[in-house]
Amino acid sequence: MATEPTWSVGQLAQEFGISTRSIRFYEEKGLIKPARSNGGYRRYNKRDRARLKLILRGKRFGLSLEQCADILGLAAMEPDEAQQLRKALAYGQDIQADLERRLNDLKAMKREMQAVEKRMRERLAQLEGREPDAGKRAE
Amino acid sequence: MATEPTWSVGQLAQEFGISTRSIRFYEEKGLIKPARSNGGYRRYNKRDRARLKLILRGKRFGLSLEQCADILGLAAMEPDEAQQLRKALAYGQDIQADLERRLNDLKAMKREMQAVEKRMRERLAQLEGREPDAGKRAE
DNA sequence: ATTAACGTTAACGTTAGCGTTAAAGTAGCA
DNA sequence: TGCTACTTTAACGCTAACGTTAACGTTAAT
Repeated sequence: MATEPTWSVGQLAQEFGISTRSIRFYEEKGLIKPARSNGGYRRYNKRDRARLKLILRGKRFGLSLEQCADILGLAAMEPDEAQQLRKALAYGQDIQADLERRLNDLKAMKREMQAVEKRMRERLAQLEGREPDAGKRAE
Repeated sequence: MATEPTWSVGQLAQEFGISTRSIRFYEEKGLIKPARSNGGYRRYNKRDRARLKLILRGKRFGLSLEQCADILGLAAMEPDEAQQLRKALAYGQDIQADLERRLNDLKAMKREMQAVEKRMRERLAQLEGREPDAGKRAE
């Protein structure tokens, strides 16, 4: 007879390392809608928890809450019509294309950082290997 | 005798699809410092242009301007001391670790989106393949 | 020399994403 | 039953990253 497990704001906040204010803010913006206890306390179930997780992951790589909301909308949708489904699919592909672009940016960024690192390492080796007044190259 | 090519704010703004206000804002925050014409107009050279590019790429995947500034600082630094170099290296590695985390988040996100897409496609196939009153599953 | 297109600074306005505080109610344990 | 920790709504505050407007100077082409 085990009832579904639920959590309070505070518990989720602690678990995910964010403030209760943030979680309530996501609700203000329509991203989560937890049930309420008799006294009016928010009670989050597994699905609510999963949504929160998705939001946080989205935010971690720069999605706005609005974009997160869109994705949540897709994930939660109860499709009654093929039309709607097709629209959602198209939108989902836009998002995936965006993800692809971001992934490429990320990779480019990594390459640049590695190049910078290499230059720094070389220069450091020079300094430590003693080349007192050596390198004064114009770039 | 070809002088270095330079650009105006407007030209760069158009090229990169952003507002001139944004570019000037980056300057306010110390991210770029273009030369000036006699009349006081900003003239951007190749290096300025490259910096702007890096900023935009950084922003595209969620870096703050401050973080972009840090990276630009690393890239542009003229290291006089091994100490400084080592600090910069350590910082650069922090950034790379962060990039790594973001990359993983991104991949997870892609997987989820693909799962959503798959579910939608299946449902769509059902609808189009005619199963009039078939599926009414509680989740 | 005029003029349209572009640029300048300065200042205020706006949106997202929370932080913070206040004033009050609730949960649950001794 | 009382205590303490947690929760509620409401409202104000704050920073980043620009948008917008005003009032005015510069360029470049005709």
